[in-house]
Amino acid sequence: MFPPDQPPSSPPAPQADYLVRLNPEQREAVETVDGPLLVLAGAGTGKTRVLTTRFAHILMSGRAFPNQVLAVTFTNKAAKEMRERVAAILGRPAEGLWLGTFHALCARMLRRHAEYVGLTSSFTILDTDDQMRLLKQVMDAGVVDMKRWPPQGMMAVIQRWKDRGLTPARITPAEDSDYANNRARSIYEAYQSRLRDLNAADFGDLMLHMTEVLRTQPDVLAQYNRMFRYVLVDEYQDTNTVQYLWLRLLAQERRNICCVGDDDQSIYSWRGAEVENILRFEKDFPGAKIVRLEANYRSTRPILAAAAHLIAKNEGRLGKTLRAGRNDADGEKVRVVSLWDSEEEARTVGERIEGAQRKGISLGETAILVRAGFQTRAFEERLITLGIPYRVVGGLKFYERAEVRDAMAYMRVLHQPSDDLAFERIVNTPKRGIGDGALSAMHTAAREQGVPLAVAAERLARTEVMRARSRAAMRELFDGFHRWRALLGKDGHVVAVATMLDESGYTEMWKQDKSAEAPGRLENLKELVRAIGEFATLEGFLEHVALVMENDENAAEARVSLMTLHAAKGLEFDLVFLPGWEEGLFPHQRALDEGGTKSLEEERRLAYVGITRARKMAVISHAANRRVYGNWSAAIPSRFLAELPEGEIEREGSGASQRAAMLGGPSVFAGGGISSYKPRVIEAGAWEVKERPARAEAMRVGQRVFHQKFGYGRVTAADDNRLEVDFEKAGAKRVLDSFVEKA
DNA sequence: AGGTTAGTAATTTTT
DNA sequence: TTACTAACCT
Repeated sequence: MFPPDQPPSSPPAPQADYLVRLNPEQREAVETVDGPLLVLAGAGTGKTRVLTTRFAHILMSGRAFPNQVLAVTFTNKAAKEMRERVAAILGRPAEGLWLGTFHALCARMLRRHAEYVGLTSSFTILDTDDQMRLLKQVMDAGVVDMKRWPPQGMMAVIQRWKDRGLTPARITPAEDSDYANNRARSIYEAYQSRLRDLNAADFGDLMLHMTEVLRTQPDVLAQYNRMFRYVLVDEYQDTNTVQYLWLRLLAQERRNICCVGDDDQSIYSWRGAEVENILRFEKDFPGAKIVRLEANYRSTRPILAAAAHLIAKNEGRLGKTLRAGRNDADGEKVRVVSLWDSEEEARTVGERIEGAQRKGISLGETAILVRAGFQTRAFEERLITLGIPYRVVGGLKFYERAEVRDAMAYMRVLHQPSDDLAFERIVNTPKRGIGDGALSAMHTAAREQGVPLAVAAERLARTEVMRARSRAAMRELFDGFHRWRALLGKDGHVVAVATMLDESGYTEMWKQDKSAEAPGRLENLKELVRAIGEFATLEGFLEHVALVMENDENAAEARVSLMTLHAAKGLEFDLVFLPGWEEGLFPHQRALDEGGTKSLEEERRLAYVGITRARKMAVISHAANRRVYGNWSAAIPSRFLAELPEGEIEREGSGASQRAAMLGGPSVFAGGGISSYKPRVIEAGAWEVKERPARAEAMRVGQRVFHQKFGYGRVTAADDNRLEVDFEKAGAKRVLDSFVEKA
């Protein structure tokens, strides 16, 4: 289970040509191998290069075997990239590495020590849907008024506790929450005990349980301490308390821990991340060395200057100054564009994208980064109208789609019949006539007999208790599962799953569905079955999906990327649009209301992250009027606009709003934030008032039409005012005739 | 059991 | 405005 203590004794003398390509500070970060090291890596300073080179260097200098290095990232993407780049330096596939996300590594460890926390090694990892359903069950059983105390709130409390490494037993009265009349802790306790009954762990548990094992089992800890000679950590500023504890335990003996991060890019405090972890590093690891990477190889000088000037307004930074590392760093000033309303903003962005495209900037190197998800819609509509291809990053991911989750639940039941939550999900999908009544009967039986839900259900289905119709359907389902399980051994997991999805009636359900999304869903199911084939076993596939909720997009066509600022961290583009810089939206009202200065500073870091995504050009904009939930509101320019260095930016746009942008911030207005605004007052002359499409004549089949969101299409069916339209870009949709006009 | 309708709430989301 | 949920009807 554990590798030998001794590292390879006489390694071949490495030709360290990989070191030559580093600048002095990077090289120092790579070559300071022993003892604690903090690498403060500003945006675009070659952080990943340092991390991967350091990893390779440790191996090539013979300091450790591949399996004696622990390398931790936050995202699967980062882990994958590191693995590939280490392999590239080594010149061979990097195998047997402890390289992965916090959660994947914890899952791997926890499977070996699950018994210490009351699980078996085959525990299932729950997705967010499962978690919520389980918590609701627990709260329901505890007679909590879920109207007054929404389960989401309770879930947030539980997750924060888990982020802090607090098992129910470790919560002191002082740390208890007053949620649901001081019952938070007991609900948490009940939830954890239900998870244990189900032999399941949620995401937070992977970290929490493994840390608990290390805390309470000295022999296990000693094994890992002996094994891991070096520890590498990416994005250290985003670690939460339990991750910090886990790292400290694993690195405590040899103290060869290298954390790479950037306090200026800490934007996940609301998810439990503690910037303090990085700010405190020297205290935690006395004698730690700190290396700063400040040479930026990504952006032009004005972009860097704007970002640096902005972030300098934050207090309590470790302090870093980005300097342009490129020889060709001169570039255009950062644009700050003032606009009348959000529609003009979308139009302007669209036009500028087209203009830039003509100048040779690829759509694939263009991004629109927004503060909140709903903002993407206005841009989507505009891009559709202009026929510019785009992709929304971070929307519903492949594995989060309902049909994929359903299919996954079928597979989970197939693999492990005791997976109650998965069974509950599919027992009546497609409809088998199982309602609340039948379901609660199953639950009661399962509890009384002490067997999994599926077993109890099958017993019920074979007796007379259940209604005849549902009984027949249930029996068919269980006969199916027996058949498919036999198939699993005989024809392999791909055939078994494909057969299961067909014979259970699941694919048929979507074939019968007449909605516009149904064909896409069937496509997704096909894609899912194809993906299973890439794994040797069904089990392996399930583990992968539980931990890797990512979709490998076929990025063949160059598309404009639309995403939130959070989703953009770690990415870079030639041309970046940063719209919606308005008080209340960015910085967001919620951050202003709830977290005071700390939150405001995090918003500022978000702005910093946004600007530093740009290689050649950044266009920041704000609108004077914005539609919020259907009605228009007046908006004040973001205070961040006033924090940009005048010399490095160029202001454009209409007079009044521009002046306001220069003053910046809410200080000149009483109250601040988005105030109420009368929707119909539109300044004469400036903007043509759009006419409502006349409802005069009915649309006929075959009519070519235009839709604000979906663009151009042709009517394929018409039923009074309901139309079915086959859109050129967006596919078949059902729309009301009042939303389209004749083209 | 299942579909319909009224009411309500609405950042950010690496795993 | 939309999307989701919880009562409500058939």
